[in-house]
Amino acid sequence: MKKSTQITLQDIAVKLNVTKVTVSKALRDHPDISESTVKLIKKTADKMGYIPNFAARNLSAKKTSTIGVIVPVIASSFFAQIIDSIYNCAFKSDYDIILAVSQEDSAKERKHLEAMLAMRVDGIIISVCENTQNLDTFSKIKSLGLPIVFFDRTIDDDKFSSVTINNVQGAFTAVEKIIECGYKNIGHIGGWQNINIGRDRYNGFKEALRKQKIPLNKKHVVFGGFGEEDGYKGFVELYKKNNLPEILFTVAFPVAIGVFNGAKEAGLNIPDDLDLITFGHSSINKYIKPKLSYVDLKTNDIGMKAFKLVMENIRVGKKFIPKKFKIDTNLVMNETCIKVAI
Amino acid sequence: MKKSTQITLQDIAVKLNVTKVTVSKALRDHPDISESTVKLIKKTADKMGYIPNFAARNLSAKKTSTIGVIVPVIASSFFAQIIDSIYNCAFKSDYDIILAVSQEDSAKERKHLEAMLAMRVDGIIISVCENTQNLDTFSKIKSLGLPIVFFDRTIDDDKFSSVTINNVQGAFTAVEKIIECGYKNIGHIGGWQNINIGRDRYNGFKEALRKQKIPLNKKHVVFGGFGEEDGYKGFVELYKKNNLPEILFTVAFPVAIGVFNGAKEAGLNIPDDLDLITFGHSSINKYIKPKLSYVDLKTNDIGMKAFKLVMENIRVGKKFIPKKFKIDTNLVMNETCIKVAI
DNA sequence: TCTATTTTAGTAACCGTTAAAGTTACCGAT
DNA sequence: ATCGGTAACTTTAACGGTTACTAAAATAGA
Repeated sequence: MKKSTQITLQDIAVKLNVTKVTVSKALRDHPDISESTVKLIKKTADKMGYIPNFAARNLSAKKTSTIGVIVPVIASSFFAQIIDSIYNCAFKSDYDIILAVSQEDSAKERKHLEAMLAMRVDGIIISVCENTQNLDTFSKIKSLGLPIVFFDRTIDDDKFSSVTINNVQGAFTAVEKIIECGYKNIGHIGGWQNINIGRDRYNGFKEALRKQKIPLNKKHVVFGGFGEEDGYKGFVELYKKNNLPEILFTVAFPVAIGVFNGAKEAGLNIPDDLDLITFGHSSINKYIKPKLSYVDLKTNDIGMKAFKLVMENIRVGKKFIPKKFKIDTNLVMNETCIKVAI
Repeated sequence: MKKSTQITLQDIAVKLNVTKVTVSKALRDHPDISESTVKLIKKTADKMGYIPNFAARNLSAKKTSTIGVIVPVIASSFFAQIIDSIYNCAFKSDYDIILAVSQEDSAKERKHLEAMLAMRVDGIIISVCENTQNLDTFSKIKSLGLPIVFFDRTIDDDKFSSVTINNVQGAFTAVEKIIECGYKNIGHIGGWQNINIGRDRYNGFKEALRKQKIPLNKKHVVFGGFGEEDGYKGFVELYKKNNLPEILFTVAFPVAIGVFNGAKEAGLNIPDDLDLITFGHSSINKYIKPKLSYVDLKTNDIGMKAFKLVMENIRVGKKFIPKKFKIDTNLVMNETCIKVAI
């Protein structure tokens, strides 16, 4: 004779001979209800196995206490760390996180964004995928007044808040270090120039060369994505055309790994035949010989800052003025790029 | 004079001088509505920037077309691949995925489960964390009749469906191979025995020894978690007590990496001073010298099967009989465990 | 003692959508 | 002319909560 549907406020109310409003208030510790009835209601709710219905709650309250988070890839220690820090912040603020992975596919990215809009999340934190070109969805979000914060990979628009690594500075210091070490012949395997991290890191690269009066040889520069395959392809392209420089600055850690593989296949020794320094890090680095020197990113700071920004935007509402934060990097020197200037 | 609230079915209805129900039906291609009005309604909905409200829809329809997925860790190629395959299946079936990461913390795991219950997901796919002991939440889910499927890391209960690797078989073949190669002195860095993968892989290990009449030396066996640190600790424990065997079979890839590190620090050479073979794989393996031999897992199959199972359970409803699937493994031999029997 | 306040609870309305059960108008068949 | 059937909508009620008001009882102030 059991009803198979779940327990509702009404069920509890009937049992205790009060109204569902009283139950609702009691469960939320609303001051309207006396301590004793609150206790009673909570106890019976628990005993009856009451589970709140978020759909109903959200519909009625017109907010969800939920933030949507979209990342392009999941098996990445960089994003994993950031997600962790966002989770932790959210937990403290009594917010839920809806996590989605776009798998570097802008169509999926858009699907996820739309789903989040339909879920009426209170805010969105996103790192866009490599090939995101169509910004309609983002404009739509903006015009809806839905708080959105970009991190790491952003789109180029002042209307949006973002938290990024200081890519220019990071690339600059790495390349300046390269030059300091005495390398003259410096190449770059860069990221797509339509996306900030690709562009900014390339800019930092160029700036360092310019400052140190080292000519930029475009033959030593190729562009692609941020994965291992991209690094591999980039290496092969340079290698086949006989355009390998003394040292390569790669746009991301996996790209360096791709180069590493390519070089190994080609029988080249790193760092002797080809040297390497990269942006970004992964735990893999511990197991690599030689251990790569790299530009280190403070992932915790990024996640925290991004979360704080959405929260602030939610609090302030429409009149919130978008902010852009840049998190500085550290250069970590290991076993590559260790030539001593003569 | 704009209303800042979002467009609803009602708004569209008013504009077109029909009822909201007509609009609702039209947008869902309900046969009640004529082709021409469907077209008109869809066009204006689009023009007005209508975004459906899932909360309202879910509440009214009493289902969410959403599956909750919980994994213990995120920066893992194993889970990433499985998540990808689940995503792909869900997409084809017009289902949404709510992804959550428990970070190997059973308290967070429970939080996520409760949130998913409150969201009224239509089903749950989960791989539990290392230290999940309290099964109350799972019993609750069971008694609610909410479809739940465990994968990889399951709890030990016939009432639940699961998709696992054939851990016993995988461990067995690996250890049998070890013995075939002529090793006699075989150790195991195992996973916690409260969790299936730890237990089953240990069982496969023991079974192979038994079958080949190799005595099990408990001094060579230690247990822990599934991370790098655990492998490191395990190694140190054996090393300090002078209990290192000829070869170690480790319960998971990261554990092997931990051993690898420990051995390196201790100045031991792998495979000469200590040999190694492991369960599971990661792309890191390409960069390790010597490349580890390992038991390979068909991640795609696991995700697909798990998704199919929830869907079936959803379709069949309460009278669904839990099923347990085991996916067989492949032994991949690389540069460890290569001794030739004398 | 009687009014003014505070406590505590109840009423009614609404959130946006869908399911189920009407309501027309028109059609062909009898 | 009557009837049943169907196409194309409309009406009415949920779904499970929350919020804004209202009302009654308890307490306090004078």
